[in-house]
Amino acid sequence: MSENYHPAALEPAIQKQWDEAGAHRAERGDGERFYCLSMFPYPSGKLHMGHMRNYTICDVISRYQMMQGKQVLQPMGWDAFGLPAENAAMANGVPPAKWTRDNIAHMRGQLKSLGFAIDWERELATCDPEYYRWNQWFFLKLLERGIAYKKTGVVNWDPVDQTVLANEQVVDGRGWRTGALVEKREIPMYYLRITDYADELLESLDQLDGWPERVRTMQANWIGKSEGAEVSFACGEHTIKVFTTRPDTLMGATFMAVAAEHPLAKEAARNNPELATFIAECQKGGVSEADIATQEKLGMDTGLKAVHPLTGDELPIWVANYVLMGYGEGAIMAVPAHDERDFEFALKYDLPIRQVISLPDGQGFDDQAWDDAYAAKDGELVNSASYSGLSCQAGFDAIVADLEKNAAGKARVQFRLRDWGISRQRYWGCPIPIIHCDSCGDVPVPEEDLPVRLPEDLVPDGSGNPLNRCDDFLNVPCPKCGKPARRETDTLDTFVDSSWYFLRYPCPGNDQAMVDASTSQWMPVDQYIGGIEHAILHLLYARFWTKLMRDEGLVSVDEPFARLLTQGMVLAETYYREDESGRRQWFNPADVDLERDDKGRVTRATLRSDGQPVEPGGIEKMAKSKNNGVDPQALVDQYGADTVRLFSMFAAPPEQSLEWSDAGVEGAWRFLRRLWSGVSQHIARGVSPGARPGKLESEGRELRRLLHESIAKVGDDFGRRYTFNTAIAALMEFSNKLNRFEPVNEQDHALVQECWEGLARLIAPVTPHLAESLWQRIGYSGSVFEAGWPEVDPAALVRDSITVVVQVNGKVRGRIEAEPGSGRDVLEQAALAEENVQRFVADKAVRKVIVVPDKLVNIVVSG
RNA sequence: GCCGGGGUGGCGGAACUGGUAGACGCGCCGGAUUCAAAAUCCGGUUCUGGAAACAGAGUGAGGGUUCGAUUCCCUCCCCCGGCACCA
Repeated sequence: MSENYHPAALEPAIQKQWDEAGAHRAERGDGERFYCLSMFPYPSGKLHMGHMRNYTICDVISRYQMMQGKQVLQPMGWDAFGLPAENAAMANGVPPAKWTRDNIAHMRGQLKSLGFAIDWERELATCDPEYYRWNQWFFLKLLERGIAYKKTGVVNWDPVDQTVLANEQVVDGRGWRTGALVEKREIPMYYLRITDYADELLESLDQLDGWPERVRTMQANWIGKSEGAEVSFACGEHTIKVFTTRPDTLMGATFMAVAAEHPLAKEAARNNPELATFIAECQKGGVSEADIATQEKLGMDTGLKAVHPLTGDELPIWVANYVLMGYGEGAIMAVPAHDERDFEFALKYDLPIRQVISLPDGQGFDDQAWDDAYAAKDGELVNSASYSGLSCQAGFDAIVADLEKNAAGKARVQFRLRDWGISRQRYWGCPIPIIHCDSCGDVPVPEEDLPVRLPEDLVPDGSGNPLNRCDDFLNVPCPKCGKPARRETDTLDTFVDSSWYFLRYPCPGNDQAMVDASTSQWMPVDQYIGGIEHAILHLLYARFWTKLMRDEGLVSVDEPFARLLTQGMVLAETYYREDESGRRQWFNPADVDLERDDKGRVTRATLRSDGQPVEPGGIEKMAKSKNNGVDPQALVDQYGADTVRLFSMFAAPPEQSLEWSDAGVEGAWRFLRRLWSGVSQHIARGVSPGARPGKLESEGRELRRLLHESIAKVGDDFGRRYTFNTAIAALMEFSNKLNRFEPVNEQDHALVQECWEGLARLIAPVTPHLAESLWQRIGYSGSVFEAGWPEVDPAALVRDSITVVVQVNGKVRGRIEAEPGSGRDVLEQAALAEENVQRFVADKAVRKVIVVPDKLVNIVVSG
């Protein structure tokens, strides 16, 4: 083996050894199973730093578990359907299928060069008919069960391109390509009744104690269970139903508001042109919740009146753009005194505000200025006829009881969660297996005709779905009556693809069933790792889909992911220049030179190519738009995979965002080179595999203690805490000490051998190639991963003396050395005797002494 | 707008259960080595004062609880993620 560290030669050689030994096959030996999964990538072209980080975390955990003797399944696949392939097709005329498959081939090669312990025999891509046929098969099952159904939904419509736009394709209310003002349009779509599972999805969050609390909270809020009442208001021969969480405020309702899409609004508009214009106005703009929530609240009186079910009063009915058709009943009773949005609306349109809940003593109700206290449930009912004097809860119950008596309402639970719309008016996705027949209606494709294959040679041009112009795909005889019929051209939401891929990895080749017994053997996933941006949608849909498959008898688990780690984003500095029109041109950090002052502060940034200054634009998520992406491949080519892996694990804990730094990569590289040369020195003195020291001098004892402390610390960080940065810091600290240790006798030499054996094994999950090679260099022929995780020798951890901090009034004034386990009195006496401590205690009265054994003494003095 | 998270030296971060703030790394400063440079090695590095010992200040801002707060509580500011058709 060469004298210097040459990862470019070393890493492929080690990878070859692993491949030949089948080292990464999941089914190996008879250990406990451990399913370690990362969110599969969208094949966008090449690997970016976010992928690199995600898969390194997954690999570190996988390899650590392998060293614990487990059978580890670490699979990889491709979330291969989706919008970017269509955009690429529009840009360069290449069919999405070809673009996608080329990208997969390239990215697979990149992943392999990083040395991940992936079982490649299980690879899958969602654009393969062998995969998506099961989407279609299961969709038809759901249709039979009534979980899938059809209704209309609202989409973004580009009137120029005559096409449906994704939310991200709507920029400032306009289509991204045409610049046309976007409209809302209602179209028929398939939905899944996720709301039927809302209660279970909420309840079982409690069991997910391996999930970050914040993700569970976000999901709970998203599902948004609220207990309230539905109330019916008569309006002529119609009834308007509303849902309210505050029936206790019913006596304060002063008007009604309905969504622009509400049937009553449409009816009222028929002979009211002004209202029709207003409703049309409400159709402008995008459909995203953020757009709707931030737009100005607008409304118009319909002229219709609703009858208050308890008082008989007439309330005006308004159309308001802040009422959502998709939530509750698409109509609300407005109680401006106790709801902030209603208050704002009432103030704007001069509608009455009637306080019905009392405020804390001394606070008056100001009907010109909102205060959050108005929405509280702490007061009692006032101005509420016979209900006055009741608490909010009692008022709630009494009013609901009276509504039930009058058949004008009842208690009801409402979820914020809406049913999942799964139809997409897109080409590059899984075809929905339905045939439209003029005589038979919507007919499911018979199971034996699955999969409905997506033609792979089409090129979208931005004006709608090209499947609509593809006769070979469209024309098909009706399966029921045989007459000419037409295929559904909508495809499935790509969230469907990603909702069950982890169930397929255990049985990738099975062409008889969606999943089989091996899926049950591996499920649930022991550790799932992916970006925090998926905290709600993907994770909720995957949980839902798992429950659907459970109820179909296909899997036995209730929840798919036992433990979840949400990694932060990868960021980098941005640099730009502004031209005269104020437009910014962005420069890649790799092309920028920095000057610093003598404190290391950056004083000037210049572009390398012309030496002229550029402006720092702050630290941002790596993105094409800011040109601040750092290509992992370039770094792997320069430093090797282990260095890049090491730095990406060292720079930040996994849950936090990680700021990329080329200088930091340099530091990781230096560390690995020191390891290499340190081992070279040791080898020069002769190796003795398995040797352990006998009696050591104090320096040796200290080094050995640090070794065993490091084994405990690093094991805890890898296995429990998942703070790889602190594990690596501990390994750096230990290796610094080891490199400085000068062995003077046989015992010392055996100690150094023990240290290198430990270090090679401890660092193996992070830098597997280097570790494997160190292991071989210090005298072993097998794999370091088969050697397993080292054991802590408790005898090595014993200390003769420890440092105890002495504080006076909470400030550190000195340190004393003490035997571990020293009693209060001993520590207190020694503390008071300390020279600097005496200066601060002097003649003052000691009021109290706090002793934390083996740690700290705090002397509280007066004056 | 709503939901969730974050803010610690020049920089990335550490401090795990309320107990030494700044581990480890980067950068910077000084030294060794070198004809010279790179690389490497050694030492220093929160700020202020001081030759030093040491003292004072200090974890986004303000307040509180405590012998003791980066950690717990309240108010505020700023940054980031998600908001159902980006994945």
